[in-house]
Order: sequence, then C-alpha cells, then structure tokens
Amino acid sequence: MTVTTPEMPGLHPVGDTARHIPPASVARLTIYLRALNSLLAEGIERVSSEELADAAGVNSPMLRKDLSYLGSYGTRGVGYDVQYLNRQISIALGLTLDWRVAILGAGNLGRALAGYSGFVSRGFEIVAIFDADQLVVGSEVGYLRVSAVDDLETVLERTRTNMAVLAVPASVAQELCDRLVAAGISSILSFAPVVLQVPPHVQLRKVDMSTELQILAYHAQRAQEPDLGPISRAQ
Amino acid sequence: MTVTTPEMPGLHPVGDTARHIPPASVARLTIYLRALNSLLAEGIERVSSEELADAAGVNSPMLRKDLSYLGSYGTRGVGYDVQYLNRQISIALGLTLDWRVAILGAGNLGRALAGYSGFVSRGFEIVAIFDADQLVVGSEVGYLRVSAVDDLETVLERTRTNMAVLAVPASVAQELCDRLVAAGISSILSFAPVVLQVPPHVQLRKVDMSTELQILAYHAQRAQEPDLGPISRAQ
DNA sequence: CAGTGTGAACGAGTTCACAGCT
DNA sequence: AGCTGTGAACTCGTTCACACTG
Repeated sequence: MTVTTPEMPGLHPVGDTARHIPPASVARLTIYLRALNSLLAEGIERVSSEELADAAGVNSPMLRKDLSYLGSYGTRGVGYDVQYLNRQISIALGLTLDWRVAILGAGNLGRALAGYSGFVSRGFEIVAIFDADQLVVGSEVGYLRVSAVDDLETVLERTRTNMAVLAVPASVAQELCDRLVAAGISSILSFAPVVLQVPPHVQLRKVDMSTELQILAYHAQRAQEPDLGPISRAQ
Repeated sequence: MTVTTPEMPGLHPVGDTARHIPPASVARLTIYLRALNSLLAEGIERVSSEELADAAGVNSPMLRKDLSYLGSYGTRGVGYDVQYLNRQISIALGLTLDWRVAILGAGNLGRALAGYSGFVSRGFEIVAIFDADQLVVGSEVGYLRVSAVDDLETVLERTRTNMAVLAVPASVAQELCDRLVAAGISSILSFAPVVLQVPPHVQLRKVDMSTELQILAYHAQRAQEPDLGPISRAQ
C-alpha cells in the first residue's frame, strides 16, 4: 500500500508495521541484518545510520529510507540500538516465525546448503533432505538422514515443511517443483538452471550461478575494452 | 553516453553494438541465452518474441526492448533465428572471450561449483581450485587437483586466471579477496556471507543463499497473514 | 499481414535537502 | 548540536501503442 494520503504529519501510528516494503528494500534489509549481527558480535550496542550504511556497503540516506518503511526505530541525535533494530527488522521480515526447510538433492550443492550455518543462525531449521539415488538415501548429512524422493509428500507432511530448496539437476526440477506445489509448499528457492513455471500464489526465487558469472563477464569485457568511440566491435 | 538525441529515425548505424546495456537488461539476456539453448537442443530454429518471452518467463515487449539494446537481429514479420540470436547475445555479453576461472574453497560448495556443467557450457573454463586444508590439497576434484591457497598468486599467474569465485568461510573471505585483487583479478563472485570491500575498478558480485530464504520468508509471511489492508497484491 | 523495433508515457526506485526530535 | 525521518525532485526501468518492414 503506497500511502498516498499520509496521516497528519507528525502523527505516526505507533506499533504499526509498514505494509508493502519495496522488493529492493527487502533485499537490503537482509544485509543490514547481517551487518547488525556482526556489530553485535563485536559488542557494539549503538550505531548511526552512517556507520551501519558503511558496514552494509550502501549510503546513509538509502539506509534511512529503507528503515523508514518499517517505522521509526532510531533516536534522533543518537542513532540506533543494535539489538533492538536487529529484532525489529527480523520481525518485519517474518524471521521470527517458524520456518522449516526441506532440501531436495543431496549432491555437493545440497550438502553444502545443509551444512550452511547461515540458515540456522537466521531462524531457518532444515528438517529434511532428499535424494533420488538409492545409494545416497539413508546416509547421513549433518544430523539428518537422507530421505528417498519417493517419500517426498509423506516426509514433507510429517516434518511440517513450509519452504523448499531445489538443488537438483535441471532435468527433474520442474517435475519436483510441481510435486512441492501439489504438496502445499508455496515458498521455493531454486538453484536449478531452468525457468520454472509455478502458479501465481507460489513464491519462487532463483539463484543462478552461471548467470552471475555471465554478468561479470559483461562488465569485465567493457572494462578491458580501451575504446570509447561511437562505433566498435561489429559482428 | 545515454543517447538523448537519437540519430535520425530510421537511420540505424549498422554494425554498431549498443553501448551501456541497463543492468536489469543484462541479467535477463542471460536468461534468454539459456532459453535459446533449450530451443536449440529441441531443434527449433526460429522463434517469435512471444514464444521466446514465454520460455524465459517475461513478457514480449520487455524481451524486444532488451534485444533492441543490442541491435536489430530479428526479421519483421518472421521472428528471430535461434542460432544467430544466441551468438549475438553471447558476443554482446562478452562470452566469446577467454574466461579462466579459479575457485577458492574446495568444500562442498566449491566442489559443487567445480562440477557445475553450466559453467563450461557457457564458455567459462575452470582452471584452478584452492583450499587451505592440507588434507584436501592435492586431492582430485573433477579433472583438477586442489592447489594450496598458499600458492594462490603463483597458480593464478600460471593458469592465467581472470575471474575468481569465493566459496570460503566468511572469516577468511576479505583476506582472500584482497589477495585476489592484489594479484590483478578484477572480477570476483562471492558466496561468502559478508560484505566485502573492494576498490572501485573491481567487479564484485554476491550470491547469498540466506538472503534469498529471508526474502522468501518475508513474502510467505505476508501471504499467510489473514489481515487485509485496502490493497494487498504482493509482488 | 505478422511480428519487430522504438519513442513516449508511466511507475518504481534512489537521491537529496531539510524539517523535526532528543 | 546532532542525527533521524521523509517529502519532493530526479533517475532509471517497464509498459505500451504503433510505425515500419520483409
């Protein structure tokens, strides 16, 4: 909801969490969260927008704008309480809820994800990991035992999974994605290098490692081209 | 830079490759490339903007706009030649150059990346993989042998590496990043969950798996909230 | 005609300057 | 005095309609 008619200036509805945070802002809020955690680990209790912005790699007006979508959690003339701001951002992002994640695919990537401490430390619990290979099923990954992908629906239900990560080959990604959706999972993170089709109510995000390298290649190419003329590089 | 005064309408400088493709457009071009490769594999030789847009998960005006930054590579009334367009996008993105990639970290993630076929098939050659653990150094990953991170500079030079991927713990990421930069690497893709500081001439991209889950959590939370502001419509 | 290529309108995201608290 | 919070200007990205072409 874009507030086209703001409430009377100066009167701010306390306790109201902002609706509709712009996507770009949500992405940055997760970075602030990380920066705040680092500061907390260093024993720092208070920061100014300038300091936090530096730690997060953005400029301070942007940081303040982003935080303003959540509410007014700073103190003018002073700054922000690290712990308190951390908590408020967590609440706004929904990280205080109970997220139970299943990983599909117990290859190198799936195992890397299962062992990634960043998940657990941010409130995500990994409750299941699946594989299609019978030689892998039953083996241990961290403190989990690999389940057979044949038992997908049963295990998802038993573990009360509400998020899934696809770390499987492109060839089976759409099929498994469909089964996840049919099983009621509506938040999916995919590492498979294909465009997946999902119904509109399902949140699908994609991480694509080769896309990232390609974007780097584009910029590197431009950097190394010495030319600047209007015409270059044909064919 | 930005063409505010377009050349006379209808007169298009042939052979001129577009300068300054918007970042959002570059990201989508890599998706079109993937879609084109799929079509090629299916033996399809010609597509309309509508078909290609569907395959890539965008709408057709956007696809045409993106392609127009590169030049006019379609045929009006007909569509695009799959192979030719594939090649033109590859050239525009700099994928026809010689990209030699080193992976830092031979843990699960590093090994997953080393074995990822999507890299090689898009013109990236993985030329080295490093680890700090002496037990891992010397072991085989794919057709590569793990190098000691102590030999970083020597090996980077010998292999003529021009891109690096950081798949190491957060605690050593900045230090290794600095060494890469000092060794002349100016394109770095990081999977480490920290904000890295690099000089302005270095292209740094970040892939953050826990950020992605957090963004999912935000949307999922909003979807499951029964409340209704006057306007809902997520994303 | 069918489908591309693009100028122009529109809307989202970012920057900035400064008002308003503490 | 100092730093936050935010309207307003601005920039960038997306959508759209249609002129243009094979």
